[in-house]
Amino acid sequence: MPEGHTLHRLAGSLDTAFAGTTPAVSSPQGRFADGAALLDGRAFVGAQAWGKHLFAEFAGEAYLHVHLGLIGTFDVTPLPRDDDGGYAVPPPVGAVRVRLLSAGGPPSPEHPGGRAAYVADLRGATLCEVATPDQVDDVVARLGPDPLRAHADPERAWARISKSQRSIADLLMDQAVLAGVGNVYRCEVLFRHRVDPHRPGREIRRATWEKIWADLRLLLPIGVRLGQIVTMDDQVQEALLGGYDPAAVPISPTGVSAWRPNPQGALERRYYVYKRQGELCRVCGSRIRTAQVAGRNLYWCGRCQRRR
DNA sequence: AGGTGATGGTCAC
DNA sequence: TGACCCTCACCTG
Repeated sequence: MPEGHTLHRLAGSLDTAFAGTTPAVSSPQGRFADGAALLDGRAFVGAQAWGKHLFAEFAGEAYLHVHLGLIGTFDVTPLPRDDDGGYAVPPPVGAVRVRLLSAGGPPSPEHPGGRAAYVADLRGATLCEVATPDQVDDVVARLGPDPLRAHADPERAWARISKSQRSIADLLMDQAVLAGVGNVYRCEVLFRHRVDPHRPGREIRRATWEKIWADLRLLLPIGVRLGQIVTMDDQVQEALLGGYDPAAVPISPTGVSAWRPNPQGALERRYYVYKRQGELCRVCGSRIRTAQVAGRNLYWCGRCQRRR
């Protein structure tokens, strides 16, 4: 389920599991054998996400650079201890491109109860490479502002949007314009502001863009916190009431989203328009429409999001 | 057993 | 704009 929230949550999970440890790095599937050998035996410094890109830093300025693409997953799992304090390492299931494995550790000031052992398995990623700091900088330089990063500048996106003849739906998915938004968030945020997805960027009012940006700064952190895309107002309220303080947006000064486990469990998967073609709009009752735009499915309500 | 789609992106034409 | 890459759950028969 990789839109930006997934990657920021993942960065936090990897930090929780591995920061300060020296995980064993391997490639059970074999396709990343060389990269794994390069990273194995190095201390894990920390992970960060920029848009949909994940960078995990290892000692010696070596970065594991991952892009999950459409179908990739990176599962981080604590390994339960048995009565003797040992643990069983599960055999890799399926095509595991990269496996990180930490041994856990005894009680320490940072981990008073002792640290768990963790395993993290990467599958299906569209990109997995070892990168230098310069290469990381190059990738980041090509990305638009990421609403999940503390110092993201929405003006950079507006400068592109306000001059473009391309549709706002197209622009919101362009990672060079705005980093981290994918098909679900784009469809949903356009509905939330009743914007016709086909409207050219240059016809979008500045105030409308400011509302969209502010909304993404609300919705994406909720997605990080819950590990789930939540866009419907009642569920947003539920997330906020569930101990989630919008004033304490989980964005650290460095931009890495703080990670805490979902305290409530998954919410019902429910959207305004995404994948609801032919069903009735929850607001006006007309049928939700869909169209292929640049190879991706777009969903919208033709009445609520009529051009004005 | 085989086919399909999926919250993504790149490259060639 | 289309071909292709990545993996796997879910569908069809």
